[in-house]
Amino acid sequence: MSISLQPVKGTRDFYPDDMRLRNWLFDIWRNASRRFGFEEYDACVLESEELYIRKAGDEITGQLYNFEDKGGRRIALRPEMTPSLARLVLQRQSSLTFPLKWFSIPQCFRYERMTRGRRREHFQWNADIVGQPDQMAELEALSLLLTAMRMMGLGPEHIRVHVNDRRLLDAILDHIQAPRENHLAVMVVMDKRDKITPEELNRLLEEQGLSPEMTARLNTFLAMRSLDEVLAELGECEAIASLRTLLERLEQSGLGGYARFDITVVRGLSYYTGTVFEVRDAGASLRAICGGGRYDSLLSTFGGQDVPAVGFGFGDVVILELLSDLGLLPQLDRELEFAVIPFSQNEAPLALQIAQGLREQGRTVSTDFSYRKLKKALQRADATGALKALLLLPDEAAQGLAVLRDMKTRTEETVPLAGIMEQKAD
RNA sequence: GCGAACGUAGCUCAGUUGGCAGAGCAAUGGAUUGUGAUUCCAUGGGUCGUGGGUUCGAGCCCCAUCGUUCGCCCCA
Repeated sequence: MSISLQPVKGTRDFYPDDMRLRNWLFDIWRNASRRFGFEEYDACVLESEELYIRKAGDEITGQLYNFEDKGGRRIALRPEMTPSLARLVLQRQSSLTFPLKWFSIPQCFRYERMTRGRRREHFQWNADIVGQPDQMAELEALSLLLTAMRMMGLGPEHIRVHVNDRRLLDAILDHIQAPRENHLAVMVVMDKRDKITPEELNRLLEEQGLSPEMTARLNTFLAMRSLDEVLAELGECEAIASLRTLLERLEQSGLGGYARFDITVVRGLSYYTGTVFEVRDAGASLRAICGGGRYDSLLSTFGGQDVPAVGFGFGDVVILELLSDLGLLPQLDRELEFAVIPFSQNEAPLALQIAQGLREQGRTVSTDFSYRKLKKALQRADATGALKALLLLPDEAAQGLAVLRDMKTRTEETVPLAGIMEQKAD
């Protein structure tokens, strides 16, 4: 009888080598977040199923990892973090001091078919500013994620932030006199623009009550590449002014090179109410790396009062694929200060004692009690990334001495055991 | 859900028309009995994803199933 050793379909194992890379990414996310004054929070990966069903209707149930627990409760593994954030905020809405600047790195699950850059499980950096109606919230969110991008070595030549505004799309749809109650459905169709044929697109738009003339005018708008073009056709409006100042202020922050207006950015989620953005690789070979925007009415859908909010989600899968494609993954070696190597069992108690002493000094120390030939022991020590090897050899030990070998320079010195605790690795 | 390709040692992969299960790297031991980059030798390691079928004989052909990858579809 044998069991499958493979991870559950769509999930990953993280061996130590993989874990170093994951921690490198998480460290960047955490450090960038802290630099911007964001506080970390978390919640359990298990949530009530209703949290997601209430949000988007029953349709999403098919993509939930869900089950009934022994108490008959409907439970789901969280597919995204925002509903949990909303729950946490609503729970203490009256005692929290707004605006909140919170971040988290949750593992999220979706039961769905896998494609490049999408698995059934991933980690997704979430950063949200809750309770800040001013556009400065958007600017902080964008600056935060671009700072993280920079920390990964990604410049404007690698990635772009495509910025749009739901209010602009509404204004355009009003302008062409599309039925107001169909705006959301039309936006969903527009989101598919690149994936279907023009004929198909026109047919879907017609289903949403757009005449051929209206569709033609919409397509004219969607082909526009600059705000000025839109302004000339649509006239001044709140969304254009907002986008203009957003781009100007990014420019002033030195981040303008990353950002551009992109009228085709819609985002699938229905709760966005203003600015929307996506980060894509410059070669456009991968799916969106990161996406977000303003969602001022989400909390009210959970039964609270409206609270202005801006946030983004940034998954670990696509970004690591991009960094790999660009050759920007860091070389991460194991790190260890001392490898303590007793020659035989006779020196083992001494090794244990010395290792413990060094560890109490805060040093990282690995012991090798395999008593292999020194050749093998040193090879092993090198593989662990040890900076120094402390060889406990019979003759020296008898005189209260040990051999301290520098693994980089391959030089060694004989040191008294009594002074070992003062040794530094570098 | 649809289509295609793939699944053989820890890893990367060969395996001819159906005829003894292979290589490189890694591991372990030795050459070198107390010192890591080179070299040489040896050793261990396989349900050939799984289950059926055809056949004297299947890693190879057929069916099913699971998994992986890619492209659609769908969706963040």
